[in-house]
Formats: sequence, C-alpha cells, structure tokens
Amino acid sequence: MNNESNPTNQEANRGSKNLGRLILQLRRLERQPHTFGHAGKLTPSEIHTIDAIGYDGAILMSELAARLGVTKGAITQVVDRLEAKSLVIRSPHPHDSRSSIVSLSEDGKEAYRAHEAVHLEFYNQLRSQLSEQEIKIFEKSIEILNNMLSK
Amino acid sequence: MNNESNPTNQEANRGSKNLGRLILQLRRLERQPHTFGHAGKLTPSEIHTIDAIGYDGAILMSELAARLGVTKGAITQVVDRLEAKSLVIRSPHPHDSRSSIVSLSEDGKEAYRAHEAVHLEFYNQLRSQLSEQEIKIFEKSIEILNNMLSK
DNA sequence: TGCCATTAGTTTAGGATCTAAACAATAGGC
DNA sequence: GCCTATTGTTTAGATCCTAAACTAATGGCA
Repeated sequence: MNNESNPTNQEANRGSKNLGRLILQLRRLERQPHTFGHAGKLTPSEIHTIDAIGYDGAILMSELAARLGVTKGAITQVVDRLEAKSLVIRSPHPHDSRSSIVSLSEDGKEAYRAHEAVHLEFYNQLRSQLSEQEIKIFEKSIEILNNMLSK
Repeated sequence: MNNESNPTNQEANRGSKNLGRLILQLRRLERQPHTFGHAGKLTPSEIHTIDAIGYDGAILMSELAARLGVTKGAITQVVDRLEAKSLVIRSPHPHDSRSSIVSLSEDGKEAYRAHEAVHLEFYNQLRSQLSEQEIKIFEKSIEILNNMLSK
C-alpha cells in the first residue's frame, strides 16, 4: 500500500513537516546570543543556566546539571563564565564542603527578569491569536509533547 | 500592580514555562547523534541537511544555506562530511560552473526515509492522544508559531 | 576508629557546530 | 573587455558539549 495515497497519512505528513519547520526555527533562534537587561549579550547556554537557577534559587551544581540534562563538567564551565561576568555566585554548602550552591547576583536576577519578560511577551502574542478554548488545547498538546519527550 | 496577582497573567506564566520546558527537551534531543537506516550515526546537523536536500532534491549550496539559515561556509563543511560518508553527491551545474548541485545518494535517500519515518511515528503518537478537532487546533498553533518566528 | 565506596565538582582533550572574513573563480551587464 | 555580484571554499576562533581522569569530602559499616 502506498503511504501517500491515504488521506490520513497525508495529513500526518503535512503536520509532521510543519513541526519539523518549527524545530528548524528554534534551532536558529537557539544559536545566537541575545541581550537581556544590561548584562550584555548572553549565549543560549548562559541564559538557560540562569533560567534553571531561578530567581530565588539556591541550587547545587549537580542539580543544575540534572535540570539542564548535561554533564557536571559542562555546568562547571558555564558557571565559571557566568561567575566571571558577575551574574551568578558560588557559595559553600553549610553542611557539605564538597558542594557549592549557585544563586543569582543582582545583575543575574535582572537578566532573569528580562528573559522571563521576553518569553511572556512571546507567549501572549501567541495567545492573542487564539481563542480561550484553543489556548487550552494548545497547552494540553504541549504537555503531551513534554511527556513524550521526557521518556 | 503585581504581575503574579492577575489570574490571566498567572495562566500565561504557566504556559510560557511549559513552552520553555519543551524547548529544553528539544535542545537535549538536538544534541545527540542518532542512527537512521544503516548509514551509521548521524549528527543533528547532518540529518537536518539531508532533510533539507529532500528525497528527490537537487539543490544549490547557497539555497541549502538559506533553507537551513546558516552561512555558506557552514554548508561547505557539513556537505564535505556527508560526501565523505557517501550520503550526498555534488554535481556540476550545467550552465554555471561556479555552482554545484547537491543531491542524495542511495544511502542518503535511505537515511532520509528512515528519518521521515521517525518523525511521522512521533507525530502519529501525538495525534493518537488528541481528538480530530484538537489536532486541527494544534496544527493551527504550530503555524502561528512558525509565522511569529520567521520574522 | 579506620577503611572504602560513593558523591561533588573540576580539569582536560577533543569533537561538533557555527560565524566572519578573506579568498578564488565565474557570470553577466554595460 | 571591465567591473561588480555571486558561488563556493578556506581558515581561525567562539561556543557548547562529552568522556574520562582526577581531587576532595562524605558517610556507612566492620
């Protein structure tokens, strides 16, 4: 049986292609540095790390690695860079001298806020083009995708 | 006015966060090589390039660069690698000796098919968890996102 | 108490990916 | 024929990541 002759398969094909195009766009976006606050240009890794630490966060290096899905070595390197830019602070763990706790400096918090604002604005721009009900369905789809990809 | 006290903002915030999580997952996925057909492991760039050439495609290097949103130099490098793996073929342009035309070899076509099948299977898995109508809305959302990002 | 496996984080070498800029060669209008 | 634009390549360097070897501290347990 020819795969393209089935109308349901045709539809799946088109949808799959559109999803592919979206991934390409995100790839392009995720390549270039952007300015957030007056912290200067931040690379994608840097801003993702700031985001993962969180505004009020105090997180271990290893937790950060798990959250971002990279090795501890990768975290050491990006946190080194962020510390050199005075965006994050490494503090000693009170009860375990092997650990260090990472948190945002004031400038880091400003970058966090600015990045969050960009995301929110983007998301609101999407929402403005959908009805109440459509947004709910979109969010449900995103959650399904998240579940599918987390396995 | 506090941004978090508004229920509409709260909802946008949660949705925006979920979208952020999806981007993180895609980032992780887009980092590691995968096997398609018996072409051996292909890096993300390699498979994206094969995808952009297309199954029956004959495309100029510069068109490929435009389609993938990278510089011509980047394309030269990845096509060099794909040619060394015998997955693509460079042919001279009949009327313009500056240009070269890139197309898929038989092994390249096999990798293309295998990759396409993975995408389709993934998309069908998503579709199986949504109603007919929900899929339509999801696809509409993806198209809106594509439009927003292409600017 | 002292041993030792586990855990936290760092270092290093190297691979993948990309860009910017300089470059060579051809094309095509005037 | 000249000159500018275009095609593709080369090269150096930045970013981002991994794997593996390493240091140091923890904590269970004999």
